[in-house]
Amino acid sequence: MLRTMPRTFDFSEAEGRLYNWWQSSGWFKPEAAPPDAEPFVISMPPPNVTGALHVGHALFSTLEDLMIRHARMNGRAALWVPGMDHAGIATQLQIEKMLHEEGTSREEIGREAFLARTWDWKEKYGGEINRQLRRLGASCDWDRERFTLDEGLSNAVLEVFMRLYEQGLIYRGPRLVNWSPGLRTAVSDLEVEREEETGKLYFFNYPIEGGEFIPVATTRPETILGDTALAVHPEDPRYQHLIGKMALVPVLNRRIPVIADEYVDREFGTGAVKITPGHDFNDYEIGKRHNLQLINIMNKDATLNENAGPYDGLDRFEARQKLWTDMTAAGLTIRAQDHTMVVPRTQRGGEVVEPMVSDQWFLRIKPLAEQALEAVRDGRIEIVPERFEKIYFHWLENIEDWCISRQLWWGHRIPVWYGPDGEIYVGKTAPKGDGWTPEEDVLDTWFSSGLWPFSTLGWPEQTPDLARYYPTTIMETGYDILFFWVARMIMLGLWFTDDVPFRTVYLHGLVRDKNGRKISKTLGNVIDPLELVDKYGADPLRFTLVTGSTPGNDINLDADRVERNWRFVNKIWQMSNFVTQNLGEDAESLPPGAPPPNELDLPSRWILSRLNRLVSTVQRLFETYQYGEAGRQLDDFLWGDFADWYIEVSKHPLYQGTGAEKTAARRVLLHVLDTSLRLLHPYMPFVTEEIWSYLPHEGQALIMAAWPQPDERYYDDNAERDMLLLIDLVRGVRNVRDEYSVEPARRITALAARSDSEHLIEGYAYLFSRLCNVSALRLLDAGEEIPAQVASVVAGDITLYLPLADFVDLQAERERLTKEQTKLQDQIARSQGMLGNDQFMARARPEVIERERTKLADLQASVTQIAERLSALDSATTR
RNA sequence: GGGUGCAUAGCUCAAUUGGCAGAGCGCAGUCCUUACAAGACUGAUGUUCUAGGUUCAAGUCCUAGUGCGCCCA
Repeated sequence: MLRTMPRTFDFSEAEGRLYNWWQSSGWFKPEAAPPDAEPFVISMPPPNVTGALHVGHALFSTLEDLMIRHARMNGRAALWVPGMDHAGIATQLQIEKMLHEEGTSREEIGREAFLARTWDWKEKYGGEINRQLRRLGASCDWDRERFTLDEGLSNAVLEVFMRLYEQGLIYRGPRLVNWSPGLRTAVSDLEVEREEETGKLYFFNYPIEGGEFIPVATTRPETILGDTALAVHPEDPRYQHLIGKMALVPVLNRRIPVIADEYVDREFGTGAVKITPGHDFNDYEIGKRHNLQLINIMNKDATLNENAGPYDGLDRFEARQKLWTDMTAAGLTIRAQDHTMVVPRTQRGGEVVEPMVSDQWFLRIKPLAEQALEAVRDGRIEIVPERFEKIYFHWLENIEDWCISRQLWWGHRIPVWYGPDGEIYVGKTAPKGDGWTPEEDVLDTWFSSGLWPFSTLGWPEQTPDLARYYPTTIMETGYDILFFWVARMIMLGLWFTDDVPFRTVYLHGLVRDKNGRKISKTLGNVIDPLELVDKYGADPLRFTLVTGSTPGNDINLDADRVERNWRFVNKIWQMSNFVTQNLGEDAESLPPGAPPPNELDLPSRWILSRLNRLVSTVQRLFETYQYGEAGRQLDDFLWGDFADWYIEVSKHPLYQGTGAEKTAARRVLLHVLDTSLRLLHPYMPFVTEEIWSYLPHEGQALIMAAWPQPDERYYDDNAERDMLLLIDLVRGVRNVRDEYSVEPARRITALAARSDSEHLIEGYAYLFSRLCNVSALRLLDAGEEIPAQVASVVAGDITLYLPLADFVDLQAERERLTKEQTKLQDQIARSQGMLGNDQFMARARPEVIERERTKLADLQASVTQIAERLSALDSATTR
């Protein structure tokens, strides 16, 4: 006997239970598949160890879990490797904040104590996200979970650094870099965000030796103190006579040359620019061209230093004000006007980035970039959607060397020691002998995450996992980290493993609020995925996220959609409830699968045709990563075809059929439900698994059940067409009932005109009784008169007459039919136009022409029926 | 400045890549029909941003423009 399903799905009870069962049964591990199974591997983008789950995580984990579950059901050795990123800056900031609240600081407690504190914190509170991912159903192999600062991964990082150093690709030196004064570290170009802001453009007179002035404009007056030249355009007539003369830096009176450079834009500002090679990237380049002196006027916290003379010790913005005041007093200033400009800010702290010269480590990236470009160009790596390939190419073609050192403590320390005589030692452990000082800097967080796909599998050791599961299959992540992460994984993967790290890159978009606004705390539109999971369960959220998204496009998440999909989950539960209740005593001994088509009635042939076409469509959509569309089609089928029509219609054979008819209907119901649950499982793992446990089935669990294959024997165009005709008739009757306000409970009768399709009426009259409360439906006898007070329903070549006596208003009936007729005639005209067009006949695909012919025939049949009916009405009223 | 994406019903989004513009939500109306009121049924709502073009056929392809967004400089 089958267990009886509860009336509703208690997701809060079931989700945890099912998850633990799946995991403890070992089904999240690739070893659950046969040893010769083809691997399918995803490296999970490791969330920050400090993070809390947000909808972005919900989206990626749902998509990746969907891919993994689909692969697993297809018999692949599915491996999803989870992990965490130490997230250098983010984590360090968090711990520093804690220390600050305790009244101390990292400098005060020192490096060692700081790291100990951070590890403590990590052990206690870190990785909350990975616990939360379980609630969403993420079926990853937790035994293989990795952390970027683990011993193995750290070893991989050091190994990579050493090899790159030996290959001459890593160098150290003073360079102008983006400096974050608050964090007191360099950051890479990618970590700088440029926003348009309103600031001021300051105009002033730059004194020239001999008493002349050149008017100059700047947005950052404090940098005047670091000027080492004035530049004008070589062909600018205004300043020709001054080229080669010397100017005097205001207040400091330092002598600097007036130079000519084509870089100067004659149209902008005054056509003359001050050059500060120590604090501006463009000026840095000009400085190199003209061999200009480079002066650093700032300390690491962006206060001014001794080079700023009287401004030594002031904050950069205070210095800006004070210098301007002093210059005004000296009569040098002209005006300060509002100005829209692009201000660089750090991705993390949000403070203004200061270009500053400092000693940093760089990776010579071009040789790696070449390989990375080639791998995508020749198709060894495919990016979905394709348009991101262009963006990828453009970035790599214009790439600059990567500043990989950070002046932080939390991270992989650069494995370098400086000897007493300035020599450099690179190695995993300190060199022997005294007098060696270790490098203080750590590596950019992305340096270690760039190794993720292979470091998590054991590299540089040749582990069995590395041999079996590398290269990974697909990299699923957000397009916002295409450069930060994806490109670097490709570069480092190719360089160190001689193979691509993954074959496909699938990029998803950002999750926004329901109006398309970015989700942020300040806007107050934060959507907490766990709240939605608490309220509706994980399945509705997952389904909403997947069906609302297309590759590479942002998704607007509306909580109302989650609620709607919670109702969909309930709907699936209720239809399953119906099926299990109607399988009969011997449910377990029903033969598996559907009966052959020739033993089936029309509705069953129809639903199985629809089902198998759906399986095929879903397969096609999965192959092209269109998971959202596949989900929507499953929704349409289950609710719109199976529940609304087949289940209702099946009640006839189930309640009134012969034994054979009962069995056939039961087998079809079970087969359709079982197949649908399989297709739906990657989207809604919990409810589908739970329902499946109440169905007769082979195998232990749905998570390990086989993915359905389309069975073309069930494709049946005629059944689909005939069933659609019946459905149209039922809808027509319902419509008439509604228009004439016939109470739903009132049973009516109907007559059908004779036609080529009359067998449908004879065979399936019961449908009308069940679906639109027509108690008796029979064909007209030859020569039988049609009653006067009837409403007519036309579909294809069938006309139904509903003798509704008092309900029918003949005038209204005439209007209704005329409206219908006009609509049909428009369509006929259009169709005839096409079929009468020689060009169309000559060039359209044959099946398109055939479809058009069939359509026209149906339309003409219908319009003939209506015309007859209208003329009958006319004669009835004129008589 | 260069690149890129989006624009479809009141809202949020689809449309087998060129073949009759659909769904959910919302709205209006009817109904507690024995799986489901977390439900069923019916209905209204479209210049597919604008202007050209290609094609037998354009929401879909091309050109230009408008608006919004993102990326890079």
